Amino acid sequence: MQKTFTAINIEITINSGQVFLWNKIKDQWIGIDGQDLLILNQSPFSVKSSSNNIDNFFRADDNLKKILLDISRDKIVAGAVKQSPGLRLIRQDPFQCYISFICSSNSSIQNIKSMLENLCKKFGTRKRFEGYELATFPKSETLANASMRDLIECKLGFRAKYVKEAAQAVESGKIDFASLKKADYHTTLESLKKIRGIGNKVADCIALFSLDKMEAFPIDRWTQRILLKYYKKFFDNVTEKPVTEKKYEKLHSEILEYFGPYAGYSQQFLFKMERDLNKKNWL
DNA sequence: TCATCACCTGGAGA
DNA sequence: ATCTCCAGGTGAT
Repeated sequence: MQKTFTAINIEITINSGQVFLWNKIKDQWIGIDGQDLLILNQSPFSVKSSSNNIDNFFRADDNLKKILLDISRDKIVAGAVKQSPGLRLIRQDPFQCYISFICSSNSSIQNIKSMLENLCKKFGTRKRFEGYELATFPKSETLANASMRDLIECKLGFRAKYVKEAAQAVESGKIDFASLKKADYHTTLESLKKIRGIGNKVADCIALFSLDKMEAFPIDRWTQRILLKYYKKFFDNVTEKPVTEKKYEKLHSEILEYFGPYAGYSQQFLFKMERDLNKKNWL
């Protein structure tokens, strides 16, 4: 493998808020990506997949050099890139990503992780790989047919009904990830937002982390703080108050204009930077 | 169109 | 001990 840029930093990438179902055991990271189990080693660097995953988890097909150069036009982003050059965007299993971020609403990282682990335990398939045995993420069919009681037992709370409906939408073909991957950003966002439990922020996360939409720029509490703190002069209508539906769209188009077509990468570096600055815990 | 408010759950701080 | 508040938001009114 030709080394053209800074190597991937697994720890930083896993702990950047994109994924939840990961654990560090000894020196390696074990994770669940849909029906696939992954084992990552930092040095020597290796990625082992239980099912020969053809989708590239670390997006090696991206022209990283070009992207980092492009987003580094902005000085704050440039600093964030310099601080965590090994951070990468991840290409996740779309269904898992979709359910994960529906579960993320008004919750904390630890709590989200716990909900998703419960779902795997109750509805996933046990699989052995490299001496480990763990449950994969549930299939859409399983969650679509799950009883509310079982979902509630997974501590999903008010999200239980959204998860079931979302899984049913996949089963009925209302949501088709393969087509969404090919569709443009706007179409993808609109399709996702038809599902209850998915608003702008969650839709952007799903689009960015699993559907190859690099122009997605999820605006959550943290991103909003970042915009307020460092970019007030560029985005003057940002306040502490929640971003309303209409404002979100307007703000996003301004963001795209300012940060460029790889805004999703910018967001990831900025998000990581600010979370670390506030010493927030991850997985 | 916009502002409030409730919402499961668990952990932190008063 | 008990209460309050908040956590990577969203839907209903």
